[in-house]
Amino acid sequence: MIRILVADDHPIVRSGIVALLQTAPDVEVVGEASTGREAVALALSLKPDLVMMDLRMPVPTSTPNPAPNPAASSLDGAAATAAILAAEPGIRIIVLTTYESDESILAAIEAGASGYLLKAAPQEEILAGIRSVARGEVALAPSIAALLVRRVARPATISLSEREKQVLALVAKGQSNPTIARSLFVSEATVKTHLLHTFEKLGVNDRTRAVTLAMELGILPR
Amino acid sequence: MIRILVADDHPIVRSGIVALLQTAPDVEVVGEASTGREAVALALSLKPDLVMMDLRMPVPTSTPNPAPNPAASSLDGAAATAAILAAEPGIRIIVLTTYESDESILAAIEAGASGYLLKAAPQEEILAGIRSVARGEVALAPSIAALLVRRVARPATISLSEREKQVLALVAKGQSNPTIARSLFVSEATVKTHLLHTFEKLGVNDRTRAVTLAMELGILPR
DNA sequence: ACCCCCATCAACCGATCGGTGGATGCCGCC
DNA sequence: GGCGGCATCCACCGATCGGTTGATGGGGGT
Repeated sequence: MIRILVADDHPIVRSGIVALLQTAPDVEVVGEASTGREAVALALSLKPDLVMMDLRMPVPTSTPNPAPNPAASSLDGAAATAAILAAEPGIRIIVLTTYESDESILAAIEAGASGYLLKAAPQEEILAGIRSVARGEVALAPSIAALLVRRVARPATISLSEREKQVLALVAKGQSNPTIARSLFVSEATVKTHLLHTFEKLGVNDRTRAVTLAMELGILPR
Repeated sequence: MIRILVADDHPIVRSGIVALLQTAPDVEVVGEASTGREAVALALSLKPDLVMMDLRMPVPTSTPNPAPNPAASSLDGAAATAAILAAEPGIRIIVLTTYESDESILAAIEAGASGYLLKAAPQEEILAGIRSVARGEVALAPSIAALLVRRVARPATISLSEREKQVLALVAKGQSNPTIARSLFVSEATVKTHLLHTFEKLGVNDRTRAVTLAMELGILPR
């Protein structure tokens, strides 16, 4: 019997997952959570074999600062994954997500999740993934596998300096180099230098693509 | 007895909706569809009182050409809404969506849907919305109401032509005007004209801001 | 010492961009 | 007919951008 905790902020999705799990005779739903924090609390008290974790549970949107402290007031799926595994490394976590291009999938991988499935997957595939993970294997939806391959193929982690990010954010607002220079009390040559360094790091040749790629990579907020 | 057809491409979400509806004694689920086209076909054959319509059902992504013909091989939720209402104006359609800032919500409004609810809403609120729409009223989730207010407060609807959107999408990929011109088999002057018109419509002065604003407005995919 | 990263700055140049003035033709609507 | 929207195109011009060459100085690590 696989004992499962279901964590998803959408009541409809949560009951859809629960309904699916109740069709499997070897699966028992021991609890439901609607926030990352609740998921952590229930995982630690119920000690399920497995948690189905939605990655996109709400986090305060006021600032892009992640809360590295798991005891913070709100946790997304990846942070909840890390918190659960820190306290109970025996629990296995399956990440269930809508998108295969979400930066937070990579965060969940780094946090140690064992399964990565898409909500759009057929129900038999989800159940097969659950059994696989319960046996100690890793379950990976094909499109998520493709995402990992693409990410591994990009060898270096891209990291912009604070000044580079500042300049790029102003570019995203439509400001010209001279205007940015005036805003930051530096010369236009300095702005251009920061941008050229940014282009190198991102592997692009123009400001517009630098902005859109930085947004895709989560370097700039969307 | 309210007879309902449920249209959603995610099996989990669909069964979650069906499970919710089966808790209501005055509701009968008469069918389930997983694509826009299937939703249209079932709506026309089953003649439900109401369709729960997911807006984000897959459409082919191979070309930016929209298929204006509802009989085309694939339909998103808004197009399916229009097709159903064209043939059966008596059917009421509730749009169920994840996001409140989705451009396709506005398309569904224009297509004549009667209800707009969020998947994240509590289940009682979704049932209340269903009953309201079945009585002939309009059901509107508060955040979608806020979206409409914001959209109405911006006097002119921003609408780019297909060609303008094509050009802007290539700009977002970092392509220069000469490169875009070659890609689209037009002159550079044509590309510049499309861009200038786009800047006017969006109220911006440069390509980069045009791209980021178009993304914020849902005109370009993020 | 060296190396790397970061921030700052300059001059020069060609390419590109945005703006401004036009223009044509097609389609749909009144 | 007129009007508006759309797609296409031109020439010209100044501003901006991206690239290329440098340069300085500070801080941290080995």
